[in-house]
Formats: sequence, C-alpha cells, structure tokens
Amino acid sequence: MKPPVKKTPVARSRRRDSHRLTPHELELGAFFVQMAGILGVPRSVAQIYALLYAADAGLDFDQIQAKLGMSKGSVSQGLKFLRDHEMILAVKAKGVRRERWEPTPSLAASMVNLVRRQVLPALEQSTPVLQRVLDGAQTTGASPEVLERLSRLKRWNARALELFPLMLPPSPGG
Amino acid sequence: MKPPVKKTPVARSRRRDSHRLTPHELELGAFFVQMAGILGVPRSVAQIYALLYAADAGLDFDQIQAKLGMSKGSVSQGLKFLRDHEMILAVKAKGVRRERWEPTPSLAASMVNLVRRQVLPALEQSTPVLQRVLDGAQTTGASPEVLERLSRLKRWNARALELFPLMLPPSPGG
DNA sequence: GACATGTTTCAATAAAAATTGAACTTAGGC
DNA sequence: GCCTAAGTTCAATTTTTATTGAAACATGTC
Repeated sequence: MKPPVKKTPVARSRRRDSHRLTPHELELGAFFVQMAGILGVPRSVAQIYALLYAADAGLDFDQIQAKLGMSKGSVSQGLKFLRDHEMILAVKAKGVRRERWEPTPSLAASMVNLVRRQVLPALEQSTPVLQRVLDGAQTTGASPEVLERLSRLKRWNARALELFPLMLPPSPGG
Repeated sequence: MKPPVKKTPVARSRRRDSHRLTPHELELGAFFVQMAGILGVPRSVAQIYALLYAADAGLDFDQIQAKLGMSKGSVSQGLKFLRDHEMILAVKAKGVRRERWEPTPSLAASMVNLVRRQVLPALEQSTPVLQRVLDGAQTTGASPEVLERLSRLKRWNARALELFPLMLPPSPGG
C-alpha cells in the first residue's frame, strides 16, 4: 500500500534541476502532485500541469523541459496525457512552429473526466460479472446474507452506471 | 502511468494456488481488485475483502491464507487495513481463540471513509500552501489570469474542506 | 521536395509499491 | 508462570509503474 504520507515528496525533483523553479512553483507543484497521486496520475504529469497553471503565458515544450529538468520523453508523454484529458490547450501563433500550452479553463471538469474515465469502464465491465456471480451463488445455495450482499452490490453497480454519466457532459458535444 | 486496462489482471492469482477459489470467487475478486485499484488499495487487500464478501460465515486467518495462497504477512496486513478502515468485523465464538472475519454491513460507508482519509489531509495541508502561493504571485506581479486561477483554486480548496466532512459521519461517534 | 526543427515512440533503466517469510511478540490454556 | 498457538513486524525481494534517451517520425519553411 502507498505509505500514507510520503517521506520525501520532492526528493526526485530536488535531485534534479528544479532549482530553476521558484519556491512558489515548487509548492504549487507539490500540491498538484499530491492531488494527482490520489487520482493515480504520475508525478511528472502533475508537475507539468502545475507549471502551466502558474505560468503567465503558455509555455512551450523546451521551456517545460528546461524548467522541470525532465526528459523529452516525459514531457511528450505528459503533454499527451494532458491533451487527451483535455486539461491543456495549444495556443499557436501564426508563423511560429512551436506550440505553447495553457491549462483549459475548467480544472473541475478535467478532474471529473479523469475520474469518470477510470470508473465508467470498470462499472460497465462488471455488470455481467455481478449477474453471473449472483446467479452462481443462487445455484450453489449460498446463504441469504450472501445473496443479499451480492444483489445489493449489483443494484449499486446499476445505479452508479446510470448516475455517472450525468456528472458532467462528456467533453465536446456528446 | 497505470496502463488503462490491465493485460493480465489475474496473472498473479493464477500463478499461485487460487485454484482453490471457485470461478465466481475469482470473478468477484477481480471486480473488487479493479475497484480497489482506482482507490489505491492493493490487490491483496481487495482479494481478502472479496473472499469474505462471498463467504457464508466468517473466515479465519488460516482459511484466508489457504484460499488465496498468500503469505502470513500479507494476510495480517490486509486484515489490519480492513479493520482499520472498519470494513470487516471480528466474530468471536467463546472458548475459541481464533477469530473469524466478516464484512461490515455497509460497503458504501467504508468506501467513503477510504476516500476521505486520502483526501482530507491533503486538503488541510494545502490551505496555507495555496495562500502563500497566491500572496507570492501577487507580490511578484503575476498576470490577472494567473491570479484569478490561483484564487479560484484556493476557494475550491476551502469549499471542499467544508463539504467533505459532511459526506458521512466519521466512523463511531465523532 | 529537401532540410531542419520539433515531437513521439519504445526498449532499457530507475523508482516506487506490494509481497514474502522468518524472527519476534502476544494472549490463552494449563 | 510457562508453553504454545496465533498473529505481527519488518528487512529483503519481487512486481509494477514511471522515467529516460536515443532513434524514428512529422511537419512547417525555404
């Protein structure tokens, strides 16, 4: 299990070159890293997001890499993740090849999307599973308590599956 | 990042002796393992919980160990976790040393507690952090956009901190 | 359409997290 | 009070996940 409190949350960052970051950027980074941890998002992604969040104008690939002292691979994957989850937007000036990145207006929507993408597929897959398990338990003569538990679980699953999509409109129009 | 879908979710279980489990126990186990993954709870804990969930009467330490083919250490730690989070209860028959374990009635409450224990401390710690970051941004003359973002974040944090404790009464009386 | 610049991919590596097992502690029966 | 069964702890190990960096791939500019 994850240790409840990380002993050295910034160890890695310190080990590398993030003294390019101001103390406040570091603090905000640590905050986003902690929240991201709860959502199962890797630290490097959270660091990128935090950086963009506190940046006056969008930052480009190289600026991000330089400020955080991370590899190209990590920056690329991090930006991909953030793009895929619609947490950042490209701002492209004409005649300039290089893209700059900014956080999308709603962090809330991004977070809900993030959770939904983890939970929804799990709920969907499990509907038939729970049905089969319940049927099996009935067939093999499980106790009333167990049958009750399992059907409660199944009802929940169904209800969650109804409610979840209502939590916020899925990204663009759907 | 966690791969979106696990390639071989039951690989480990298969590798060991969980052919002592019925197909339905396995399926239910996989379901709980998946959900637990989202909450950051280790697989072994979820497997123990699933087993107890589908068991007619409580199971004791050795039965759990035998059925799941896991080490004493894991069973002990897993039961400790489940006890600490009030997800299981000991049922003790008189004159018998060995305890048997059953799931507590409300899985919902258990899950809410689980989430709260992860999120609340993070929110609490971050209140002063966000204040400092915002002050710093003001001092160093950040753009209005950044200031707006940061104060929004701070407001959220405060609101979440208010709302969260209301989600369900903390375990016994407090 | 060639070239340079910017980005992605992915196998190798490093880091973090979970699991094991053997030594240790605790509790109950005698 | 001692002995033994029952359970816990924790350093070592295994497993999983994240990161790196070099090679491959794009894409805009001239």
